[in-house]
Amino acid sequence: MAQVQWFYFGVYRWCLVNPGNGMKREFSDRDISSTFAKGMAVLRAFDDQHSRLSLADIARVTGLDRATVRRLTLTLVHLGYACRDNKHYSLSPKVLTLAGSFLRGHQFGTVVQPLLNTCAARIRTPVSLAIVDSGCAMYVAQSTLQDDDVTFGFTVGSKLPLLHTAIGRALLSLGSASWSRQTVDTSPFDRYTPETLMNRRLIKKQISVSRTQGYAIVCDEFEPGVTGIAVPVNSLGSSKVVVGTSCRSVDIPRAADRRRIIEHLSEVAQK
Amino acid sequence: MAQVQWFYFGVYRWCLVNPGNGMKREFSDRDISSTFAKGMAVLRAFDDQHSRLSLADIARVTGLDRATVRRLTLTLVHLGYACRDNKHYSLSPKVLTLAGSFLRGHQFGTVVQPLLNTCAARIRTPVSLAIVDSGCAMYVAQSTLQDDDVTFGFTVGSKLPLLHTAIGRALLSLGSASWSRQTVDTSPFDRYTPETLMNRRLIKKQISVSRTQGYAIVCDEFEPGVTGIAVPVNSLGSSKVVVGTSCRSVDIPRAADRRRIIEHLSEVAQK
DNA sequence: ACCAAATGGTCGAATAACGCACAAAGTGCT
DNA sequence: AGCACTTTGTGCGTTATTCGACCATTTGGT
Repeated sequence: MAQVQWFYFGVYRWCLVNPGNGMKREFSDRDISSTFAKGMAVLRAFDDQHSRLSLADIARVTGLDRATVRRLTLTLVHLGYACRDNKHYSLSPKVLTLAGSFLRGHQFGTVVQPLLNTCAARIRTPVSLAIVDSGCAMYVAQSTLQDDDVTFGFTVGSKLPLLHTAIGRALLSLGSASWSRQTVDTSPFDRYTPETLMNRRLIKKQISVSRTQGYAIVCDEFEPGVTGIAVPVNSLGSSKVVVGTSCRSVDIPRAADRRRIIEHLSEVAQK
Repeated sequence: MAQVQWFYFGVYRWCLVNPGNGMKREFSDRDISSTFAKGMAVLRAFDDQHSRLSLADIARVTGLDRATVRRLTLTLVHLGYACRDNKHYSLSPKVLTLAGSFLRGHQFGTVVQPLLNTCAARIRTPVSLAIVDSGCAMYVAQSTLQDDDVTFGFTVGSKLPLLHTAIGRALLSLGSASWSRQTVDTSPFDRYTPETLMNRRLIKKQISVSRTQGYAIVCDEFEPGVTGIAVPVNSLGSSKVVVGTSCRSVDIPRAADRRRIIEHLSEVAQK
């Protein structure tokens, strides 16, 4: 009777219900504007590697019809979120306004940033604040060390794997045990370095260790020669938040060095 | 279409571009998707002051139909860009991914940020990189001074007026003379401080001075006791870009101090 | 130069979304 | 409680968008 049609769109699963008799499903098609969802998919088609795309590229990445992609992309240009040069399109700086609204609305600029800055000055390494976003750890705020020549190239909005970074494991240790277990079991990952833990059971073990000791530390598993340390922030409402840092493993050979960093991070985490 | 609106936030004055109600007949073009444009208007309804909005709030701000706002907002929640608690909606951190794509795609994290950082360390004040976006100067990247207790509360995506800040006047001096003139003549502004230049002719004069001398300096016109200095970046493609800093006026009493800052900023501006 | 494949743009029929009107459920005031 | 008012949610006719098909043009390979 009621025709139910499942299809995939992006990472989400959608359910279309042909209204036989007002069968209101949880994913009711009347409450969702697929046009807008497609438009957002076009926006997300631009990522780090693909900052200049043609219409055909966007259509291929998003899996949408080419004519639709054309309309949506031209709309983005019209609104100023994208710019066009001949056949290629790229994001315009206007997209930053969206992020800026979020950051200032949650008072990251006035409250969080100074905390990160002072902490970074004390421990002499960059400090970042991250949350979970769709299976990855995402940087929300970051304090860079000024006189450091090297930058890791991460900015606000950057994503890291959950399983093999200190920030990621600290986030996993914050969540419920079932979510943590399921994430570890289902997330795909690569061998980033020779040290990368490839055994999911061992990863879960490490996470539970992090949970009890109150911090996570990961050496060389994601980038060779780099050690990450992260501490959960408990006071920030419902969402899982951690602060973390990363530095050259050779710079913190002794346990005392690591302990000092952990203490400073914990201080920030108390807010 | 895009009307500019000014409001207070703390002691600072901010400019926000109202997403606008004027998108009724302007977007009847067959190459523009008004649904998507409305969805983006909903996204922009969330700003610094209004980070938690009800459906009726969004409808009022955007000027869209309530039923439409409801569908679009639920779509945003579904896609993960917004979260809902009972009757209120707010942006979720996922919006940062959009900005992150832009920043990393243009290599701000790896190239620009370190330059700003080293420069900020030398002149001991925060350095920012800004562009023009819809009648305002917008911060694109920023280096904060770590051991400084005070933060001005500006983040990436923050906006400043063009007419009465050093960054803004440097941007105006970069553009064509006709655009600059027109912007000065049509932009609304307030008397921010007793020193604020209220005469548009004098502002144009100041801009032309900046154009010839290669930098802009504005004392106390936007915030009392604060002096801003900005230098154009000429090498960055088509868009107008400047780097600038601001500090307490009493900290740089002598011309030699200002000259030193200008020299360091110019060094960064050369890339 | 040629052809094959891919791309940008256009048009009409099918269909999804909008805006209006209205119902239901709060919310505040006397 | 009663009333006025605001806000959220729903159905339906009208409007606007999508999808697929079709050209014109460009791109790439031999």
